[in-house]
Amino acid sequence: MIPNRPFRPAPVTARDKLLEAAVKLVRTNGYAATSVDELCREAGVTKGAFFHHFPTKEALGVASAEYWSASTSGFFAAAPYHHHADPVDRVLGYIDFRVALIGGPVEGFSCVAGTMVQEAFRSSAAIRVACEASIMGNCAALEDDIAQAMAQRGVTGTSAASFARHIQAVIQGSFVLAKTQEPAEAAELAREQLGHLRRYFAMLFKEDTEETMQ
Amino acid sequence: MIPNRPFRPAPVTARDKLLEAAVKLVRTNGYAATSVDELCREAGVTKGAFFHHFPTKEALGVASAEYWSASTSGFFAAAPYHHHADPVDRVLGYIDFRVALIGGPVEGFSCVAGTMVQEAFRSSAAIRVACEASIMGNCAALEDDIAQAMAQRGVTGTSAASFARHIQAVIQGSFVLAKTQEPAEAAELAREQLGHLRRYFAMLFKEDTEETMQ
DNA sequence: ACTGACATACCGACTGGTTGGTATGTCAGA
DNA sequence: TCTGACATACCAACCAGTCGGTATGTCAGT
Repeated sequence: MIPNRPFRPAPVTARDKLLEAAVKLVRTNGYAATSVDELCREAGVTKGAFFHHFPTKEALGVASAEYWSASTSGFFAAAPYHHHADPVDRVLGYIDFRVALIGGPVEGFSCVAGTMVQEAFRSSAAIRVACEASIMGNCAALEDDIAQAMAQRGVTGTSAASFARHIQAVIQGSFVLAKTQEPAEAAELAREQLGHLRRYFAMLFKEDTEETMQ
Repeated sequence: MIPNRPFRPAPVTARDKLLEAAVKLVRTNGYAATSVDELCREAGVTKGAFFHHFPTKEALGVASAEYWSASTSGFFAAAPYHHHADPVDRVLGYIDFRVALIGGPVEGFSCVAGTMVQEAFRSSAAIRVACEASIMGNCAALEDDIAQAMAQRGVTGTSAASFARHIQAVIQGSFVLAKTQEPAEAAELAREQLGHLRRYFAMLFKEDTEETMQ
């Protein structure tokens, strides 16, 4: 499961409690179906606190995408797959790390930005842009390793950025498919899909070296 | 663009008009953000007509997933890629056909079932199941061709069903990523992602034959 | 041919609850 | 005394869903 706030103390201010609540409720019920009252109840704060910190519900949506970005980017930056010497191992290590995070009900491993942008891409430009920044920011963190892997194995025909986006696309798609399943089977389906992603990259980067992995 | 009702006359009954409206509005604004009044306005029918044909809004959601399934499955069944002799060409032809359908704003090529299940997977079991049937039904239509392609090229290690699900996962994921973009760039991003999917299958099925495609 | 019972397909005013948002008040700490 | 961080009460708009009514058949019985 991807934690909401992996490297910070428990939320104390009303603002942080509301962001925590937003992540949980948006993942579970979506953005539109989550009311401000529900958010306040979940966070244990009053409506006055809500509108003290956020001018509108939309602003909370934007802030929660940014909050999600900050949480996850910190979490992935500290993950162990970065220590591999071979850039190919770092890329495959990222995928393996993502697979390891998948388990339990979908709302425990799905993506806030992906969920929110599906609903709000047309009705709120601010939320759309915040979700774009979150998802594409995640891509950017992979680009260097992919570029190095491509250079080392002589992979051409597309860009590192495009490959990075593909990783995100498969992850997001696996969440959508997982949501069609009953809770008990959701995680397995999502993991299966990342397996295909891994195979794609393994095939691309296995050219002139056989079992270089350490 | 994937048409809503490709092989049928223009809707005449209030029920069909409401299903048309549901497909359009759910694709654009999502399920929860689409009100019954809005649906009626878009369809040009009254609230009485709505609740005459559907007991609840949820029932319209379920019916629109089924309606979407019926429309798209008929549309794909009639597509020309089925005529290829080589099963590999049929699988790649399906992907190429999907790429050709992508263009214009996201709500013109995105998937109703994928959008709806993201929002309603936890709050409505009936909608979740209807969306599962729609998406997995699309997978089932591909399974035979994939199984034949696997047998012919000696691909092992996973099942035809799993490959079929991967096609759907990448398609759904490409829609999520496309929704993060401005309207002008959305289609290009989605096509790019299906390009990776095509490359994955081309690599898998290119083993012991070089340029068998006709 | 005509009737009356019944069915289908709608119409639109209405309701009770919920929505996002506001106005005003409180109160600890600087 | 003044500010930032809340709390409480409230509001108009909107929500899904209801209900009594109408228009238009259909069809068995006479």
